[in-house]
Amino acid sequence: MRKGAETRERILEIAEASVLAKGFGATSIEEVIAEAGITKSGFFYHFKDKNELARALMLRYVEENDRIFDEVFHRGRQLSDDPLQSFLITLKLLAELMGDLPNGHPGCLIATFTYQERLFDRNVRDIAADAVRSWNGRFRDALNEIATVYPARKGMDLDDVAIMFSCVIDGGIIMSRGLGDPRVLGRQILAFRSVIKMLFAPAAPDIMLPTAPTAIAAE
Amino acid sequence: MRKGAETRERILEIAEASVLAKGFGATSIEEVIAEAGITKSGFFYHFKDKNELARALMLRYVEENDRIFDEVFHRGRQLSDDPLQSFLITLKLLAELMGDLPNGHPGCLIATFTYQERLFDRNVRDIAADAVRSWNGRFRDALNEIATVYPARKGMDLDDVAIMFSCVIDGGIIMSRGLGDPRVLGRQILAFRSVIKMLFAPAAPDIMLPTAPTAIAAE
DNA sequence: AATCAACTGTACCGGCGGTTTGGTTTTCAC
DNA sequence: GTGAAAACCAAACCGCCGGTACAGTTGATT
Repeated sequence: MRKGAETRERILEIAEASVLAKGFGATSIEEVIAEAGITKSGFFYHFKDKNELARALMLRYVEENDRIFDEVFHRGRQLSDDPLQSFLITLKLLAELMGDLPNGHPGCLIATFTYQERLFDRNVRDIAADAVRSWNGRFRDALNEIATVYPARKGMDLDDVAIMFSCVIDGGIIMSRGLGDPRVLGRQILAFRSVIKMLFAPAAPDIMLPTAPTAIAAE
Repeated sequence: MRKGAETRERILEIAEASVLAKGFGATSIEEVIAEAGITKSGFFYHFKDKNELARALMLRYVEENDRIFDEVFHRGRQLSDDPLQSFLITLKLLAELMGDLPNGHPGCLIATFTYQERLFDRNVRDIAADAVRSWNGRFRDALNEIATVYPARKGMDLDDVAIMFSCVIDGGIIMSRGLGDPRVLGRQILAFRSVIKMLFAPAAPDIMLPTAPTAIAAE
């Protein structure tokens, strides 16, 4: 009962690493069980087929990411009452979290799955899509909150800015991997942070007053 | 001789579509040849093994993208002498090119490959990395050129901004796919375009004088 | 003592995956 | 139109892979 969950978790961990390194199609159950030190029967005791493994991987990933975002947004709000400031703090925390990993970010399961969509049933795809929508909604809410205090620059749709953050993260992971430089992701998140600063503090980008929403000043 | 190149091209086209839909590992040669209407032997006449197919796909993709960037940057320079203006035009062209595809952007091969790196030898990975570096260099050059005329905002490294564009494209493709909305990519490129506008025209984002590099003005 | 979760072990299957060998047709230069 | 090279076909190979079936074992729980 408890040992079962432990084994299941080990399988998922190994499978996730394999999926992020070779893709789902090239991830063989036989390899996974070899590394996990169990038999094939053991695997099929936990997952009735490979598709259920995919589903479990997706759910696990979404849950874990939700947790991280919960935490990091919460910390941001803890450290400042000003919505802009707290979002900037959140972004910095995320940059540290994702950029300082020893071997770089392990990879985004959503990204892999969207590039192998034909391998999964609609269920899995829906989980992914809902998760992305939820995260984008989170960012958009943060931006809207900021916009009630600071006038946003014209010309940029806040919905697009929210999605752009997801793009920068997923793109940053790809760039980090492709270029073989783990620092890229952290730098990209910080660059996006600068964009947010620009967006909401056009006249005085470096001076920020957490309490007073005075934004228009001479440069 | 000529027919050979034709068949080869057909194989590559089919294989690319499959790779972008299922991943390289899950792309079977049998499927490809079935769709191409040739036999297995025919396939192996053109590619000595699956890895060479990967290499050929990568080379083809890089070449094609180089061509597109050449064209679109050239057009941008044609339509304005001002480096900022021409880059903004280039971005708009790209947004149209990539955002108006009937079924959305087919996908970025580089992205798929970086998420299946364990399947390819160093050769293929190097081709991808070099291509990415080259494209990033292109963007950075454009930004540097702009910066000689317009003072860039402080706080953002132009190298990071250049890479961010790649991130936005790759991330935008993933978001478009994941959310099932082809328009996202185009919107993201336009959003990035707005970022560029903000970055180089802090005081008067909407009024741009192509000839005169006067940037500091009242808001 | 009985029950249940959590496995192991073995044996099997059909299918596909990439690959090879050896032969056949098509194309084109001359 | 012929000969050589290019472009392909046919068939077979072997190993792996996902999946099934089922009987048996272990350890904790009740």
